[in-house]
Amino acid sequence: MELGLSLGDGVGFLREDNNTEKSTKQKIKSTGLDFCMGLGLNSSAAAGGDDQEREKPQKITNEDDDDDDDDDDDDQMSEGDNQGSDDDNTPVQLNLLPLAPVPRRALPNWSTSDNGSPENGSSGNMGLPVAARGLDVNRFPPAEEVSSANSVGTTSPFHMEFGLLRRGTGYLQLGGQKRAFEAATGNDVVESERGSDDDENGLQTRKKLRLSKEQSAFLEESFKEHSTLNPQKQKLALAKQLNLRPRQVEVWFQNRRARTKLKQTEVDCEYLKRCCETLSEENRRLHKELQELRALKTSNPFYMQLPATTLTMCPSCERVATAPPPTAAAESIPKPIPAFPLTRPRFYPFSQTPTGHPNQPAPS
DNA sequence: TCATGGCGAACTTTTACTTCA
DNA sequence: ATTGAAGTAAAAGTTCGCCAT
Repeated sequence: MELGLSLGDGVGFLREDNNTEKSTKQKIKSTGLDFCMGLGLNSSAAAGGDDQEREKPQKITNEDDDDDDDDDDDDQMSEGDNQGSDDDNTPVQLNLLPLAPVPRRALPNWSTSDNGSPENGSSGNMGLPVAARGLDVNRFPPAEEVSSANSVGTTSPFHMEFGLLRRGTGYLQLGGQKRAFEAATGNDVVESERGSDDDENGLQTRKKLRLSKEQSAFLEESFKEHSTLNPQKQKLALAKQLNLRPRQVEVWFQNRRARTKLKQTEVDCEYLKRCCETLSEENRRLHKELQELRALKTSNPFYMQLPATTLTMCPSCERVATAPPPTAAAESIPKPIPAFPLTRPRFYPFSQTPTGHPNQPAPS
């Protein structure tokens, strides 16, 4: 018996993002996965032989692309690898529906209106007081500014802790963590933008800082609204509010998306393991049932000569079979296992599932 | 005190797409 | 209408520093 298992990632559909300044369609990789599982005795029957082609991206241009992701499965089902036509080896094929789409709520403040823009003052601060702004986290401030930075933390409800970095081994983290920078060297400010890590000598330093809990929480809140940034507005606004460089915000979102995808992959793997176990068990049961029926046929050659009205359709292989009379042997066959629930668990990355528990979706 | 693995920030490369000449 | 270069954004993969154990 061979079990073929393919895990396509259903990638590459397009989304027209309302929040992008340009009306271009941004390629978004779906976190929804498309499944096709084949379980059979013959090696050629295992599904997944054409997975390479299946993984070709499909363009979806309307706004509700997440929902449309479900439609992809029909094609894959129709291409099931049921070539194993041998009666004994007809594989059990299971096509798993993709996960329920993540509701994409509109982010009220980022798109076009000025309400969410921090440039206009109050409403755009998203809870951050103006006093919390104005400190470049990666700018090495003068001594008096360092002290004032601490005072910012005392006045802000976020109590931001800003890591201050310097080139070379210099590293500064406020908020009780170690502050190890070479204050005596008098090196100037570390430049903030991408590609500026090279100092005048061409030496490349890697900036490492730990975002404060408040900064991370704020970014998480934004990520909940949109997993992608509006580069011209949201990124800059977040960077300004959190006193981070836009590049830092951008990187954070990239890494956050990667972490979400990784977690979803882990959930999918666990789910597929359970699918495999269930299908294997059913496969064993069906084989046992088949052997019993054959033994019954051998012992009673007139057994199959039944009226046509007793023909039934096998729910697994969709082939016509004759329903045996209710003999003791037939009644001893257990009833079929209910179909495996083809709803895939959804990873909730925000610990705010409808049920209040992480990774525990609300009952439908 | 040292070793180690996990985590996360930052970086580089790849890929897909759009724009424009 | 077609084509190729340039630009852009995100994914994918990697590196590396910090920190808990």
